[in-house]
Amino acid sequence: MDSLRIRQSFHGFFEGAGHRRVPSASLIPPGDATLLFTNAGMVPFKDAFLGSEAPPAPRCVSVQRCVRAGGKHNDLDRVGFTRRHHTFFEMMGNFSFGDYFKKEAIAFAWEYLTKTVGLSPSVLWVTVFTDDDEAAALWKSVAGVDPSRIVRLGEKDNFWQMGNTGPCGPCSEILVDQGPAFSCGRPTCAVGCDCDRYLEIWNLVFMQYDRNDAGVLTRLPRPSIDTGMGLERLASVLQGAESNFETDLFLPLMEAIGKNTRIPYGRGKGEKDFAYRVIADHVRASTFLVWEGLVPSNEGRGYVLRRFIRRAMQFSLDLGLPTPFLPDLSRRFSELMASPYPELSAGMDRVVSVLASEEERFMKTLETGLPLVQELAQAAKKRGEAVLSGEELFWLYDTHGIPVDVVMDWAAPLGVTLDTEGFTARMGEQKEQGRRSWTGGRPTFPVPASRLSAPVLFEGYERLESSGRLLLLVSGDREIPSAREGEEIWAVTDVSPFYPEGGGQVGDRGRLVAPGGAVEISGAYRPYPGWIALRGTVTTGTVSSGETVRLEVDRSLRAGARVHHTATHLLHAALRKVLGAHVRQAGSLVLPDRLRFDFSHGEPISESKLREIEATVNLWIGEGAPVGVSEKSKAEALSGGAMAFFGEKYGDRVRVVEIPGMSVELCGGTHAGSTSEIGSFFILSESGVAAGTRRIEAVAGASATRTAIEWREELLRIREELKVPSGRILDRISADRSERESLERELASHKSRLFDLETETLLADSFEAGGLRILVADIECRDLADLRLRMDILKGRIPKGAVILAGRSGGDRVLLLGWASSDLEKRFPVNVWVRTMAQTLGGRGGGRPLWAEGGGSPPPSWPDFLREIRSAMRDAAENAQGGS
RNA sequence: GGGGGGUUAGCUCAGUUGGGAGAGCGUCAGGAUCGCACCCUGAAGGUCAGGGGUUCAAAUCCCCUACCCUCCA
Repeated sequence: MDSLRIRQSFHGFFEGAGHRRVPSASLIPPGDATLLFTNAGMVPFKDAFLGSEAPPAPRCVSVQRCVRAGGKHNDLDRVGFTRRHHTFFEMMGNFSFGDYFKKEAIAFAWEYLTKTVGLSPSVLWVTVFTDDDEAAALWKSVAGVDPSRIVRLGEKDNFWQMGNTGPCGPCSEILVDQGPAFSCGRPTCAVGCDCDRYLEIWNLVFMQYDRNDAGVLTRLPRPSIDTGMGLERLASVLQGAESNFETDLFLPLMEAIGKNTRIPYGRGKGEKDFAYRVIADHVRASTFLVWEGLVPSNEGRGYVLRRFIRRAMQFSLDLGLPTPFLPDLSRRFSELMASPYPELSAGMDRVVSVLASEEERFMKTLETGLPLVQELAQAAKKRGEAVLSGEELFWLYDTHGIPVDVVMDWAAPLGVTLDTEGFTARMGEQKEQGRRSWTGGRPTFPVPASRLSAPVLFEGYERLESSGRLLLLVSGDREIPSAREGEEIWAVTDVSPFYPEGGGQVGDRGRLVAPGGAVEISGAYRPYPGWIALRGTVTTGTVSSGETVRLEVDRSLRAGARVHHTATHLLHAALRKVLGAHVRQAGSLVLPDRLRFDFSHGEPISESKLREIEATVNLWIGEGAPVGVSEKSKAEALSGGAMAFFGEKYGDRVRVVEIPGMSVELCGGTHAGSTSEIGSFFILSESGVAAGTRRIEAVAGASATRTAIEWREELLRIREELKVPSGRILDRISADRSERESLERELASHKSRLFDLETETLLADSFEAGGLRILVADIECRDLADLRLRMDILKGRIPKGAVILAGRSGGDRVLLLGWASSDLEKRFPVNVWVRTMAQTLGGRGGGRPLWAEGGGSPPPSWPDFLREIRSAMRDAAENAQGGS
């Protein structure tokens, strides 16, 4: 049975049993900072299991794409070296939200495996949690499993929990006995063994408890079911494959890789097969992640993606794969997935370009690395060591991104070996340091989500003022009954016109007025789905929980946010129109006075394109198109061409913001009623924010007007300063500049003539001592550069001797410059004299024997000062000669 | 969030205990050539990322900020 038919049969089987089929959600979990990627089939249903959100239906079935890497369960290094580990996989699951429970779940699973896909009961085993007699009995009565094939395992294997608190329960796994050939051969090999003989294929979670802060379990009134079966594993069993990689999901990729290498894939037996597996696995993960809008970067999810790509490339070196190879493989993979994921093909141009650019970047990294390694190798051999130290290897990897395996390949021909142990030790330190500095993500809200029995009713689309009941006050890390003037608090009401920060739009500010006091609201947030928490400071009196309060949103700030949000949609549409459909939103910030929009695009945008984009938005504003908001089913919205981005959930009803003929987007934000309300729109800047992502900052509405006024004011001041009519400013500036240039040239030529003349006067002041010509003089001089010009001339006139010039700038500073001819380095080092002079002048100085500089304050009398110095230098010169 | 490295001419980069901002390529002008690439001569082009500090003197040393590369969480 091929993988496509497995997916179909799974969907079909559970649809036939009354389940709603839900499409795979995004790999990037929406609004969940604690989770790097969707790593299990139940992730999109997390809020439904927690009870903070309604499930799409009481019974659901999905085939969810998942990525597992980074975080707690980091299997990245094992992928490719085992038969079963993947970074990307598909999880098939059926779910019950307080509908059916153990009995049905067991019946469904058994029937699907034994009837639908035809596995023989004789190869199946099941495990249950130690004291779950109920499940054990059901396996016997419902499925007819022989009690000797029902194994009880402990908490580690058969108890599941989402987090430290919340829903949890025992689970039960179905295993396939693949036969002795797959066994590790140990006499103890049995169900529960790590090896491949007893392969766990399906995990049924019986969510029947709620665990509270103290760890106490209470029975849930309506227990739920969450199951998960890896598509790759089932495919491998049904196709009689030796590993997940020998299935129709992977073999075409192996073939595509093999076409360009000399070392063929040996179906798990070949010497370099692990490289094939790593590459194929990582291509699958990277393709989907990039397709979902993720871009390689040096932090968070983007970094994990980068590691997939670079790791694949590293293994490609083992196979001698010619680069670039990722684009072709990624395309091949998208063809394989075209049937289950028809939407994939539309984004593949972008995926390929992102992968190609990361591949190119890493090649560049490696190129810069080779000379570094050569240099280190040479230095090591010079020391007679012929070993690259752990510290050096760490530096190469940590600072320059050169993996040790790559260094290893280069090192052999250079005749050096590597201290890999030292490297591993140093790497361990780095990891430890990273862990220590981990602060635990963003601060969590002090009260649990279960504190609220119903979601806060958001009224902010319709009105900016309303009244509601104050349900909850929080100060510091605990809930309080009331708050006094000056206290900083969180307030939660049953109804709220305040828009909570989300979808890029900043939260509203405003006021909360209670019978005996008022709170200045500085922001509104959404700590949990369905919540609106107001952050503020009590400005007068006292407010108490339970009171009825007036809620007033700051109108002008909200108005600013509205026009900037609508302008953002127009900007997005204009970017797609001018630059192309590859433009996808990558981040957005909507503030009352400006907006910032990040999007996927490979290169800087030319000035003329920017003007075109800006003009397009302004044209649309001028058309005064109505902004329509409607609620639709998600399918309806998407088929109507709405732009959807990662970060969306299964939620059945979605809010669609449509500007006819211009833009359709799913959006929860607040918008202008008509594009004409935006007034005008100016792009302030365009810049790069990461490889493949550009950022535009812009202003609209009142902010745009204010910006235009500022520009005009500045222009007026320039006009006034230059005293020219408008339109002549540039002419004037260029005329001024060429005039300045010609004056500078003239000045330079005058100076040089002046210095020539001056030279004669100065030389007349010089004297001869001990065979040296010595000159010490003070001159009027603005800066060091002028002193140097004079010195250059004097140098040409004195074949053997020394010169010290003291430049008087007219102020309270004196500059000193000293020079000695090249044979005097030992005999008459001028830096000593400059230092002495500078010290006498209350400053300091020094330099090299033949060239020195210094500074200080003017002496009380120049003639006295110079006389003393000259006489000291004369003595020194004569003595030095006598001594030599 | 924590480390390491970086930011100097349009581009690629050098700049060694702090002491006169450079090279190659590119651009422009002139020369040479039937012509082109090459070649020869010359010129333009710099807030040494930004800010603060130390110093007589900072591209250089110290601190802060921004951005880029890279590793870890």
